[in-house]
Amino acid sequence: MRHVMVQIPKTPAPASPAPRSVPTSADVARLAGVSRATVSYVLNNTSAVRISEPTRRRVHEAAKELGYVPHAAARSLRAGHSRLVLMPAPTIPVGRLYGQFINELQWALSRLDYTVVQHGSVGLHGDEAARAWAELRPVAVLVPGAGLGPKGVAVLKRSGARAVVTLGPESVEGAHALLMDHRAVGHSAARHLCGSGRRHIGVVVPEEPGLEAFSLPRLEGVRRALHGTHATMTPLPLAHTEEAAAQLAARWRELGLDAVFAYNDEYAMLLMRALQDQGIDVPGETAVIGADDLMLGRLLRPRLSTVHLELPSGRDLAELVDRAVRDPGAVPETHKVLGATVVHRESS
Amino acid sequence: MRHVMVQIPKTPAPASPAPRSVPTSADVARLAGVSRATVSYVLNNTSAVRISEPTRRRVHEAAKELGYVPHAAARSLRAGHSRLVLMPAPTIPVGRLYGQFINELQWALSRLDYTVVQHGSVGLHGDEAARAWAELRPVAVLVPGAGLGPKGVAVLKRSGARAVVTLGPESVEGAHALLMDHRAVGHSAARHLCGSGRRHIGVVVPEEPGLEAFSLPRLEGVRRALHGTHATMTPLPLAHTEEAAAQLAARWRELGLDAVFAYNDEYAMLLMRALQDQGIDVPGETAVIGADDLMLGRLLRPRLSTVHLELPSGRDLAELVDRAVRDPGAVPETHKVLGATVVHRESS
DNA sequence: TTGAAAGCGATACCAG
DNA sequence: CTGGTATCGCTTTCAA
Repeated sequence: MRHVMVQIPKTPAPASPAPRSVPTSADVARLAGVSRATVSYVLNNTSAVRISEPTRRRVHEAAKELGYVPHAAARSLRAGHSRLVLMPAPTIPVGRLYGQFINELQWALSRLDYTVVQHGSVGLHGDEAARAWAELRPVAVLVPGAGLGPKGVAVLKRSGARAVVTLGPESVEGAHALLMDHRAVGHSAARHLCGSGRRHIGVVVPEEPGLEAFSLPRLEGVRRALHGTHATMTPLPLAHTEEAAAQLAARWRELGLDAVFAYNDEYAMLLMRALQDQGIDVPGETAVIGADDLMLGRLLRPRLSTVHLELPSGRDLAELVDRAVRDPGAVPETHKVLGATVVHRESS
Repeated sequence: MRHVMVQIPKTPAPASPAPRSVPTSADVARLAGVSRATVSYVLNNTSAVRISEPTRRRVHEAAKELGYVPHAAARSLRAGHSRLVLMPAPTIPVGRLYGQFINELQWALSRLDYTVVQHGSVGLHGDEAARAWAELRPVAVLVPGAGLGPKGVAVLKRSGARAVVTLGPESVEGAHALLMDHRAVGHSAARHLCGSGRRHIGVVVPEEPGLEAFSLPRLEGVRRALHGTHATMTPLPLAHTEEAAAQLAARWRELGLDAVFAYNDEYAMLLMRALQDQGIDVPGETAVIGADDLMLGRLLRPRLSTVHLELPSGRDLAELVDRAVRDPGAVPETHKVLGATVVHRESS
């Protein structure tokens, strides 16, 4: 359904004031009756030079009067570096957990005097995106997920990035890595299900694109947990719609499964609902476990078992970035950062 | 991140692998045996000048060999303007709907050759943030929510922003406005409840900070819808926890309500669950309606009635931005963009 | 204590 | 067709 933007008629506005050109430090200097150098000294509190108090005041007043705002591009062009930390903007709907992590990270980095921007790289893939990021000459780049190759890392470093950090399934040559091994999620879930006697485990794999980076490793984790046991694993592709869930539930009994690990709590809820509507008892006939430990899981009946994830603290990551920026020559660090803990409730 | 980290001792001055300096267009010119001007012409496909094919090839090869990436800051410093569209990064967990909107917007803007960045402005309030944004000299700024005053708009415009667009409850002097009047949400919900004979309506107001910008207008919308009727309205502060919901449900009958509008579907679910656990029949004894039309509402029993919101299309907004950038002198446009439609299911 | 001037990287004008 | 060169806004020596 298309939505029309309704324009509201406005009373004729006062003729906008002549678009004065943007004030520069030279304008400030002129107004204050000093040189541009002095302006720079004053506004940056340069400690190497001492400026008389009256002069400082005049400069500050002139700056305020003109509404002067320094030009970041000119500044970093001159300085030869920026304090810009860049990360790609998430392209998939981002959960509460990850959103909170990003926020914490931004806060911690700004405490360290970095400017954080999320670059809207849509349609740009991998190393192609790296070029776009490199144009901004960020001092550090943080890349969640896979998609950035060694080549992309090289582009970024060659263009002056002093730290490249990946948050993903595996480490990339030349970059620091925060390993988030989602196999651990599937592994925990499968061990839990096995441990409570389940032998035929379905694994919901979302059909929505963009989620493979998480869903496939989670699936692989189940496979590994089951390796060497007599339990079986059945991948279950599922779109995030009621219809798809109903269809899957309709043929549930032919599948011969006694448990299902559902990628995350949302898919788990979708499927559990469909199963219940089919008259399939949860957890009696089929156990269900999700992941991400959303609030909603606690509200379902039966309460949904889940795998609780633990991300690194934004503060720690900020410190890693800062350390890497200060010592770009150091050997890239690699940390395992994804905690996965089963929260056993009623559905399994 | 309390895992063991591998790090080299930092005492020796980082005789790091010769940190070659970042290649510039001059390096490309040198390698290709041409002037910097020619490099610029070739790499930007300048149509005003015609460069011989062999020269073009040599330049491209040199650029590729050096891994040359143009310096955005230098470019826009010289050009006097950028193609940067800036928006603050959301500080509250952002819903699917809004996330999708942002994505669409970024895509549409990049089709129009803009670079979109979300600026991590944490702790910066209002006009203070505007200064930080202005340092990047964006060609356009998009600000969701309230918080940007006329003063902030002025700072941005004075620093060269050719378009400032707010998405919020009311328009701001000097800026284009996409009015999202959340009162319409509460209004629709209340009219629906009234229309089906309910007379004592509770309104859930989240206690979580940062949501007032939405929750208060929604509440106000209910008040207005009820004005002149004999129905009553009772605000119900509620934290997003099971305990809080249980406590509210425990004293439900003293409240004497026969309906509740729950800010959004998540709070609605939380409360509905608690009501049901108290043995209160929904919708028999109390009708429940949420907002945002989340998938989860369809999975509840009874299915949750909701207010479906419709945001403007990202494409439309992108076009508004582009129009405003091309004609900065134009009178700021004001559009009403929030569609609110009741989706009547089983809980009301 | 302040000012003059050299550049950072890229572009566009104007000669050659 | 191609090459010098001035310029964008700012910082930072070096002189005065």
